[in-house]
Amino acid sequence: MTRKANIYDVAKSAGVSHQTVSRVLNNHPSLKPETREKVEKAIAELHYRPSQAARQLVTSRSRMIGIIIAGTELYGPWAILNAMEREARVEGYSVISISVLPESPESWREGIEQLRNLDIDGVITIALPNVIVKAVEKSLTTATIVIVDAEPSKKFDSVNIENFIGGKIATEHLISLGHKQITHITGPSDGYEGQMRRKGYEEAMQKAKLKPDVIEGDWSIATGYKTGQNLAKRSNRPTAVFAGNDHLALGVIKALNENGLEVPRDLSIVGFDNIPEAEYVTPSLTTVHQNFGELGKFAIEKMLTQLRQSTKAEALTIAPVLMIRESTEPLKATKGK
Amino acid sequence: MTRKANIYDVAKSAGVSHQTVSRVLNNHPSLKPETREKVEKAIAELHYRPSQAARQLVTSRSRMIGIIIAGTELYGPWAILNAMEREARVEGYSVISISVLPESPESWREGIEQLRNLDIDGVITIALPNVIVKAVEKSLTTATIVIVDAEPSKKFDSVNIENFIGGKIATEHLISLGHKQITHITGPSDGYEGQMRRKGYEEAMQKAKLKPDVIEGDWSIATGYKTGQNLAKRSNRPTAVFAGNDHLALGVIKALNENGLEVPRDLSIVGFDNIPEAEYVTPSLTTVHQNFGELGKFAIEKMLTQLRQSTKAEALTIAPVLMIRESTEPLKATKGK
DNA sequence: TACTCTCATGTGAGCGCTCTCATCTATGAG
DNA sequence: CTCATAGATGAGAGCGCTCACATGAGAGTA
Repeated sequence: MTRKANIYDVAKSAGVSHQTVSRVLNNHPSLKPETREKVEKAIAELHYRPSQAARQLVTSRSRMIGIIIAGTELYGPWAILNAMEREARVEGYSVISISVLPESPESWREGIEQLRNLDIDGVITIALPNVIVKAVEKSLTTATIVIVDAEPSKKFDSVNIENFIGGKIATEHLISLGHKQITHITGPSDGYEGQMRRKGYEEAMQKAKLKPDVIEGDWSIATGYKTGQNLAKRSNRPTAVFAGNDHLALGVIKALNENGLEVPRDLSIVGFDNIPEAEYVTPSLTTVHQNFGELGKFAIEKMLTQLRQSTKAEALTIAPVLMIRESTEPLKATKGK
Repeated sequence: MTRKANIYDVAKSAGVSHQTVSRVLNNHPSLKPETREKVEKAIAELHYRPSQAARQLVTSRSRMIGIIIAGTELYGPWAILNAMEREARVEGYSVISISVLPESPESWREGIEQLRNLDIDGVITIALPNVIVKAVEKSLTTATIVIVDAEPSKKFDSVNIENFIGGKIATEHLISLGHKQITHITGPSDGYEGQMRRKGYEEAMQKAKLKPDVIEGDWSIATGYKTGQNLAKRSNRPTAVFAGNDHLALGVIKALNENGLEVPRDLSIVGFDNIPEAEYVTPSLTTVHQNFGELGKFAIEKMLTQLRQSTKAEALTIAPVLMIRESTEPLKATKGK
C-alpha cells in the first residue's frame, strides 16, 4: 500500500522545495504563477491533502470552532447550529458541537474541558445562561468567543434576535385586537431571551395602561399544558395569552381544548419562534418569527472576522417578524364589561 | 506569559523522562505506582494537557468521529446527533457534524472532503440515501463506517429502528379499529426507512385482504398538507391514513380541518416518529415511537468497539412502539356498505 | 560599475507528542 | 555464582507541517 503523500513528495514531484509547496498551500503572494501551477498539478496528481494535525501542531490554530448548546430538544438551537456548520465549512472551518445540560455544572465543565483539549480557535455559545458563558471565558482563555441568544457582553461579539421588540409587537398585536386581559407565560427565569421578551410585553402593556399578568414557565410543551390547565379553570380567565415560545403556546392550546375552550374563540394566543409546525397546527399559530438561519450565519461571520483580526466587541441584532395566523382574533364585544 | 506546559516540563518537574510521562498518559502497564503518582501530581500542578494535534500527528488517529446528516429541519436526526455527541464525549471522542443536502452531490462531496482533511477515525451516516453512503465508503477508505437509519450493509455495522414492523403495527392498529380503506403516504422514494415502513403497511394490508393505496410523499409538513387537500376532495375518501411520519400527518390533519373534516371523526390517522409535539396537538397524534436517543447511543457504541478492534459487521435494530392517542378511533358503522 | 532593494525560492529547526530501541536494574533457574 | 528474563525506565528519531532565516537573481539608483 502506498502511503499518503506528504509535502515532500509533492515538492519532489513538482521539482521545487517543500517550502514552495507550503507557500502554494498558504497563498503566499510572491510566487511565480508558473511555479504555482506546477505545484498544483503535482498536488492533484498525488491526491495530496495537507495534514491538519501537523499544521495545527506548528501554528497552534485548529481551524475548529466549538459550539456549546443547551442539550434540549428545542428546534431553535438546532436550526442555528445547522446554519453555522454549513457557513463555517465554506470557510474551511469545522464545527464541534457540544451539548450541555444547563442545570448540571459538571456537564458544562466536561464540555468545556473537551474543547480545551482540542485547542479550539473559537467558541460560540447558543442560548446559554450567563454563568456558563463566564465559565467558558475563564477556561478557554485563548479562544475567541461569540455569544448567540444570550445577554450581550462588553467583551465579546454577540448576535441576538431583538427579543424585546418581539415581545412588544406580539403584545401590541393582541392589544390592537382589543384584548385587555393578556397573560404572559415566560421562559426559564435565568434566560436572557425570556427576560427580554417579558420586558417587551411589560412595556407594551404599560403603554396601553393594562395590568400585566405574568406566569413563570420554561420552554417546554408540558409546562404550557400545565399552565393551560390552570388558566382554563381560573375565574378571571384572560382573553389572550402571549406565550414565550411556540411550544408553550401549543401546550396551552391543548389544555384549553381539553377543557372545552377553543382558540381563538375563547382565547387568542401568540407564540414565539415560528417552528415549522406552527403554520400547520389547528388553529395555525400567530407567532414571532426568528430567522435562525441568519442568526447562525451572522455568528459565524462575526467569529471569522474576529479570528482574522480581533476588533472591538459588537452586539448584532436581527429584527423579528410577527406572523399573523389563526390563533388570534379580535376580542368579541359580547362579554359583559 | 508562561507558555503552555508540554510533556518535557512535566517530566522535569516529576524528575522522570518525557517517555515515562507519555507512559502515564497512555496507561502503560509496566509503571511503578509511585512513579505514576509523581507524574500525575506534576500534571495536575502544571495544568498540563496533552496536545491532541501532536498525538494525532504521530498516531494518525484523531479521536474524532464525523457524523453526516441530512441538512433538514427534521427532529429525528437532531435528536440522534444529540445523543451521539454526549455518548462519544464520555469516551473521549469528539463529534464533527456535517449536514449535507441529499439532493446536491456537490454538497456531499464537500462534506466528505472536510472529513478527509480532518483524518477522522470513523464516520456515521444518519438517514442518508445509499448513494451517499457509497460515496463515503469510496472516499474515506481509512475510516470505520457505521450506518444509522439506512439500508444495512454487509460491510458495515448498522443501527435501525424496525421500520417494517413499525409500518405493520401502525397499519394493523387501523385495521383492528375496523378500517378498510387505509391510505399510506410514504417518505421520499429513495429512502430506506420509508420503503420499509411502506412494506410493513403493504404486508399488513395484504394479510387483512385489503387493497393498499399508496401516495408518494416526502417528509415535509407541506407535502402532508397538499396530500390532505387532495384527499379531502376525493370521492372515495379513505377512512384512515398511515402517514410516513408525524409531519406528514400534521399536514394532512390541517388540510382536512380546512375542508370541514375532523380527525378522528371523519378520518383516523397514524404518524411515525413521536415528535415532542405529537402528544400536544389537537387531536393528539397516534404514532409509532422511535427511541432516537437509544439509536444514537447504540451507533456510538458500535463505532467505538469497531475502532478498538474491528469485528464483523452487524445489523442492530430497535423495536418501535405504537403510541395510541386521539387521532385514531374505531370506524363508525353508520356508513353505507 | 558597485550598491541597495525587492522578488522568488531554498535550508534547517522545531512544534509536542509516540515509536523503537537501548539500558539498567532485580529475580530466579541451572 | 553466572546467565537468561522480565520489569522499569531513558534516549533519540521522526510524524508533516510552518517559521525564521539565508541565498540568488534581476531591477533600480547613484
